[in-house]
Amino acid sequence: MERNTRQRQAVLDAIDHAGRALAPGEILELAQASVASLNLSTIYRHLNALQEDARIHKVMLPGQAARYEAACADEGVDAAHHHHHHFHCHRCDRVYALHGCPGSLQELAPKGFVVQAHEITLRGLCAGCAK
Amino acid sequence: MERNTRQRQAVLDAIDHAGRALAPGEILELAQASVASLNLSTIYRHLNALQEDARIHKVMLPGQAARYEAACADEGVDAAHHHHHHFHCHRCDRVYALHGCPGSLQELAPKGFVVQAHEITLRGLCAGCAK
DNA sequence: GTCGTTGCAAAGCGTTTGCAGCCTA
DNA sequence: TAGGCTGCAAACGCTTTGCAACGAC
Repeated sequence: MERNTRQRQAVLDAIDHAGRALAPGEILELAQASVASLNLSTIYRHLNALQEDARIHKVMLPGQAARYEAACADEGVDAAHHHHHHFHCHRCDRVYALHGCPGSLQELAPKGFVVQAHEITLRGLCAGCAK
Repeated sequence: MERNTRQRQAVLDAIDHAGRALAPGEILELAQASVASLNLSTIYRHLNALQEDARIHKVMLPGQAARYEAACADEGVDAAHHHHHHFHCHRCDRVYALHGCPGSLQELAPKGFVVQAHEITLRGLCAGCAK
């Protein structure tokens, strides 16, 4: 059903080679290197499609516009998402994936509340900016 | 400098009596009970002003529009914010404040990264919706 | 009476959608 | 050649802003 167009490949390449979560605007800039006419609408359409195919993840951080990162290679279409969290550097404004997780955090919720998921965002300086 | 208008009081009352974080639209509905002509622009202007005075807190959750909650009474203008996290019920779409915190979470970050802050969002069902 | 505050309308930003033409399979 | 894909422009939801009338002090 989905055609392998230059645009789709350019979007996928940008995300796969970034190594961190990218904003749609960053993806546009990177992908326009291969397809100069590329349009933001097309980016968004592919981002939504690739997300449904579990090829990429949408990363939402508090107070920030959405970013997109490559899905792990060992992650099948039906597999549960690889659970991880993110670090936001407030100096370079980049977002990095973190590994590890403190657990369910059910104990933070009041009695009677059912915790089904959690998200953690760390903020500070990345290794490059901390120097 | 700041005048004590009916509009300002209506916004403050709505937030102070809510017991949870409210969206600007919810505040509008509640506050229009006392000032029927109240406008969303006015709400936003007061929200920003009250936030600067540390009377309220802006609550940002991933992928959600901003909500606002009352600041703790023991919190002075200059005092550090009372550190806490939030729970989002995906059934009633309400946001509740949580008490407690697992700690700095510095250990989740890669070597060289400096963690200065963190935010945790729990999702699931609140006590009312879990029944 | 002054000057901050209000309501309205318009604009801003990130994101989505309608549409006509384009291009892949 | 059919039907999905593309680019453009318009629309969307949330938030901010310009402006003239209003109202608290």
